[in-house]
Amino acid sequence: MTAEREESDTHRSGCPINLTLEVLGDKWSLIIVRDMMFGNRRHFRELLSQNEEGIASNILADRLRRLVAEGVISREDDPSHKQKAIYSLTEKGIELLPIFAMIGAWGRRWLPVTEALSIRAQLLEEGGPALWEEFMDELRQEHLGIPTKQRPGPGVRERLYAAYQEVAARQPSAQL
Amino acid sequence: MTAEREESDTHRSGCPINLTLEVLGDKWSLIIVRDMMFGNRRHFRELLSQNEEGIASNILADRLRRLVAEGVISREDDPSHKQKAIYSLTEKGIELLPIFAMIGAWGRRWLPVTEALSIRAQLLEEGGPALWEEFMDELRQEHLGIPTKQRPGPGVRERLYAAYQEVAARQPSAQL
DNA sequence: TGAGTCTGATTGCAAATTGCAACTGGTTGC
DNA sequence: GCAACCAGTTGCAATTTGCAATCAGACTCA
Repeated sequence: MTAEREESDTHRSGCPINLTLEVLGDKWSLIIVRDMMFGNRRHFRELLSQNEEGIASNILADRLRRLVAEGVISREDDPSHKQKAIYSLTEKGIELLPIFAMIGAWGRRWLPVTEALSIRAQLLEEGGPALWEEFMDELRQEHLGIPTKQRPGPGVRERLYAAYQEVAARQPSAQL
Repeated sequence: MTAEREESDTHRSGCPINLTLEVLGDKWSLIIVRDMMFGNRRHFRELLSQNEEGIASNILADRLRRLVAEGVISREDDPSHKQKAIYSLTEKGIELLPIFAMIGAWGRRWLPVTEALSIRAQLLEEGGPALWEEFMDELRQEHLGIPTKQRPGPGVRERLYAAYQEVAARQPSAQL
């Protein structure tokens, strides 16, 4: 399994849509990035056991390896815990946010989503590019350590999560 | 192989991102929609033999079946040719355009795209939502037969194709 | 009428990927 | 010292993919 393939390798074509699908075109990669981005999961066990869709540990390990190789996320040791790994989004990964916003909007419109799990997508859609930028800045601070303009009040993820909690509380029977 | 699954079926979760991935999360489905949308391919043979990435006929047949079942495209008989099928985008399929625009922008920024094959993505990015709407109107007219506001001059797809041709002509060695 | 072509696929088969459950070797906190 | 926790690995069956060959029913032209 060759790890790095930076430029001209065996690509099906040089089309941006095709190349993106070669990196992210499967049923799990974007799920993992979603959990890191919106759920703030940074460790293997968090990603494994808190995942809504029930990802298997071998698939998770494989996808994390691939995403690191593709430069969408990075992996480093946790200084406080000798065999604990911390996964972080790279800038390349953070900039997937607009794609998530669009995918969320489409899914919300055309697929049988549950209300609780789609409230975040709705807020992201309504917030538009300005909100996306704010969230991406927040992610850059958390994942890349880049200090950005301080904004008052709770962060974007926090607000999204609060909205989710509110809806979920109203519908105790629904899936968490 | 059960065909229809409209509402509550065996979904991994009700998250809009997950549900979208369940429909489109593989390496070929979006490629086919892309060819229909930007390449104006409407028949099996066109999709098969003009495809840039070399899709196999069994995969194409399977994905067309799935996309029809999911309501992203529709299939009807060609009246002029008894065993010829015409595939059309549905409104659900047409509204994938903003996702393509975002994916194209991300791929262009982060992956080793070729200039000729990414010029369309660039124009779509620069044109913004106004251009997307114009293109979607054009697609509604072509695929759904919905008459829309007449606009003067060549259509969006035509303009995108012309730009591609111009770049490709400048670089005869590059992939078509 | 019959040969050749075009149509949307299907078939057979090897290789790769997925999903599931059990397990591993090491670390940490008590 | 020991239970709990950590990031994965391993083995295996089932499914999916990729590839090439093939198919049967229209159409085309002579």
